[in-house]
Amino acid sequence: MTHPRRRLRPEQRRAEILDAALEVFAERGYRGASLAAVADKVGLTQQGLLHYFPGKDALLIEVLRRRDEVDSGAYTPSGNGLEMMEKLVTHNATLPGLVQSFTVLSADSVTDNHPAKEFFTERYRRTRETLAESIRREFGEEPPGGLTPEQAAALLVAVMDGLQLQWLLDPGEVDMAAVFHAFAGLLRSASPAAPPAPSSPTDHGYAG
Amino acid sequence: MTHPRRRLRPEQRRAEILDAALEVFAERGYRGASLAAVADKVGLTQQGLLHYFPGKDALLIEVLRRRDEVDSGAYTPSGNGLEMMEKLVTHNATLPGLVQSFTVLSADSVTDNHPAKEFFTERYRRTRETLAESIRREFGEEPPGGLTPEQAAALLVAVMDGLQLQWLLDPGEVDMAAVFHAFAGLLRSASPAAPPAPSSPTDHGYAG
DNA sequence: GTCTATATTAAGATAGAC
DNA sequence: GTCTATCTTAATATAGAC
Repeated sequence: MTHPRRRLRPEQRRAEILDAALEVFAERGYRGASLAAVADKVGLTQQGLLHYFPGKDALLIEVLRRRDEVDSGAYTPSGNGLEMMEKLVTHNATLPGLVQSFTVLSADSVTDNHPAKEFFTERYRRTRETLAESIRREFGEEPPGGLTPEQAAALLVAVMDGLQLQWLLDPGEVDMAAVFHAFAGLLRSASPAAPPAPSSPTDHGYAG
Repeated sequence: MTHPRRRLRPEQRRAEILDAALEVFAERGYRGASLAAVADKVGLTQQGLLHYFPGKDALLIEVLRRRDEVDSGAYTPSGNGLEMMEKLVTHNATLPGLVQSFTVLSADSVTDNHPAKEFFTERYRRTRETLAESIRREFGEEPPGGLTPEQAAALLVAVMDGLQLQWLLDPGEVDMAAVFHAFAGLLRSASPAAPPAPSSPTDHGYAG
């Protein structure tokens, strides 16, 4: 046995590492995570891992980018903006690990010199824009309750994020899907007269 | 000069340290913060600081507890639950540092073995309970939009938290006070007929 | 009450063997 | 491609001097 190690194509290895890294970052946050812990999970040493990624920062950014790509390919609910969000929240309620990673890392990212600060700023900006577009198609320039489409978008994302945090801390007390659904109902009922515009479902790629 | 150091009553010292610690925790998260950095801010060494607190965990918990006490004494907006929340959000929009500390640390607290996990779980539970009580007084058993009082409470807290995150990342793009105000308007407009019950303002002590 | 000194542990990163 | 070995830095914590 000249080559006792596990035979893996480089791309498989990288994917493995990225999955393991997401777990560790979710469990301990960016600063609390160690490369050695990630390496352990895939049966490598820290130095073996560093063959695939130049450093911790780059690993984090790649984890986040890849996750968005994969998720938006694997799960894109159909319907208008509000319906999509509702389905997404219900979907996320079955994936506490994934929810935790984005909840932890997005808040982490507001700290000083955090490597994912730009990533999350841009991601939220894009999400709001796409969602506002969708709201415009659905409700026109005046969505329910005197909100602008941009405000409604920020609000929807805020509700989703805020509920995730409470749900992670206390899953028995907070039913995030139920509350989000009720909130969606509130939005609809406040709507003057929603003209179901011909919608082309947009992938906003929002999974966290 | 037999005693060259700064003369401070122990309670002042402790207060100083707690303030400095909150800053450092907000800037770097719990795991990224170092006792030495906190000590530096008040002109002590790490070991000098440890004379006042047994360790990092205890320091964090004390920081959070004290902050809630001080804030609820210093700022308690009047009015019903919804009005109080609106005023609180407007108030918080002038205190990015404080908002950052609670945003960062609350999300941090969902990670494995985090010393503040219980603190935040209990804090959110209390906040929801108090807020639900206030909503009951204001709207009776059926608040706007088919929500239960408990759901409405979770929703309000979620909106506040979620907007804080987006605002911290992108203060130029997200006007959290404006969006929260619009959201409050949405809730009110969805209300069947809000009977202004005789309210005794309740301090829910929610500052983050 | 605060310091110096130090023990211990662990992190990220680099160099080079195989 | 992955390892061993090592450098460097930094963390919490303890012991004990002043």
